[in-house]
Amino acid sequence: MSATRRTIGHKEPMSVTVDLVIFTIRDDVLQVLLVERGNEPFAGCWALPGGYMRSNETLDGAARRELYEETGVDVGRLHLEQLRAYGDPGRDPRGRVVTVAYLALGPDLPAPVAGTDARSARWTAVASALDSGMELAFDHAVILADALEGARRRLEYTTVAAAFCVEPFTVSELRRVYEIIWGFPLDPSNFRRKVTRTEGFLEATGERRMLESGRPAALYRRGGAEALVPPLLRHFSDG
Amino acid sequence: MSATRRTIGHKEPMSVTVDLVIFTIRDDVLQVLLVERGNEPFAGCWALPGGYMRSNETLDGAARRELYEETGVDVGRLHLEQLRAYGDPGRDPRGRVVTVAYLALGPDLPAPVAGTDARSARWTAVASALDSGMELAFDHAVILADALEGARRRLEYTTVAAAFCVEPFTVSELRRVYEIIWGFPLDPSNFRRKVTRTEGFLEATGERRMLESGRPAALYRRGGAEALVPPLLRHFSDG
DNA sequence: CCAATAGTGTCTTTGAGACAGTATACC
DNA sequence: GGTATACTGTCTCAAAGACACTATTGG
Repeated sequence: MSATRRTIGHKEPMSVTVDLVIFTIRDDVLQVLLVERGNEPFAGCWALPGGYMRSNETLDGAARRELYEETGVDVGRLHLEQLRAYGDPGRDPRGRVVTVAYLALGPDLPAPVAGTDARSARWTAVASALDSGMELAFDHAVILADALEGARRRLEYTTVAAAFCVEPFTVSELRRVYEIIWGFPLDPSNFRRKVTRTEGFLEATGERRMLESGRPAALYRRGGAEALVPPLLRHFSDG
Repeated sequence: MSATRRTIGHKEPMSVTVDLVIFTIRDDVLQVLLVERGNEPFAGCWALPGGYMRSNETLDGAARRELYEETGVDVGRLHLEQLRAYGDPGRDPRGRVVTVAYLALGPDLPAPVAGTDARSARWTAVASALDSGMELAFDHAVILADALEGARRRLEYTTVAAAFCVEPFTVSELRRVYEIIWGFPLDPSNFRRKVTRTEGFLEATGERRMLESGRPAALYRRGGAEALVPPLLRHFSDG
């Protein structure tokens, strides 16, 4: 055997894109930002926002840029996190495209800006995007399903649910986030005990908010903690 | 504003590679497979095994192929899972290379095969690879550190620790996996209760194994469960 | 008998589920 | 007062930590 150099196959021509799954809660429903494709392939189909990576940016940077272009929201206000890469041959009919999917979470985001970009974009209920006959372009239905399960898991093991709330927020608002994303009700009392006694989840502002009716609720900001230990598990057994 | 097509930046020339973090336990130490680079850049440095993706394979397929080339072990016997993508500009001096890192876990793997490939490869204690002045090529030190933390977390929330054991195995052997990877001892009694009472973690074979001394231990195979709920948390506080 | 490893039992503490009851607002 | 929402307290149960104790091998 000859002392060849590292077996590297070949540098196949490949493109790298970044796709965003941007979740927000609007009208008490989990929504995702979708854009309508104007060109082939999948012209007229809805797709996740995304685009080709540029030569001088990081993956996170490309995701941040795309996010800003789509929502006009500075990423400082949003939670942005890499999900995973997808690269099946045939996922894009134009050729080999590997995409890195990102999960972005934000509080009640504005209607998508049509300014920088003339293609139409709109918020869509995640349930509609997945369940109904709404065919998403490429493998975006798989990515969206993975992102939904990822978000649900993150609510269990991290404090990221607070990213869906406009600060300052109440414990009830935070509980609504869990209920909407998990799809079942939580016990208000036990939920309050969990989030208020977990060090670093919430930071009391001392203020209160009065609604039309009912006792005023204490207001909180996000605390410093990222992890939620022990986790707040969904119990799959009962309801 | 003109009705331009989707803003796609440009299809920048980019390469996609797959890098493997192959963990096994040898000599009661967590070890990772490293290869010595024969060419620039980083000639002479140690690096994670990996290579360019080919045009007709999936990401998982590329990882599986690399794994087989490096260890000669069929992937059926190993746990293989995507970790995440790394794509900072400058991570590879030759140009833009996005890599998708995979985590592979296996029981006491054989010495690396030098057959298919003349470069030298060897098992290295993870602690040495990270702590000491052993400089890894590219950003592989970061990838390795992420993989180690990922493996530690997976022991908490999944049943994947059993992937490090040769079937059939004993509860003590499984406990050793946790102790080696987490780096602190576990209570044998409580550990046994946890893993034997968790549905689907272990499957009793009915056999027993006799060592030189001591009572024979019951033997188990991996059960069907993937998730470990409730998790088996490391307690960071005490020891 | 002893040494060594495997395995059981049990007391205590922590934390979650269930849910009754109290507090503070507006009408 | 009544309704609505916020919050507290408490009982119970599940599961983990600590650790004593028994079981089965070989020498």
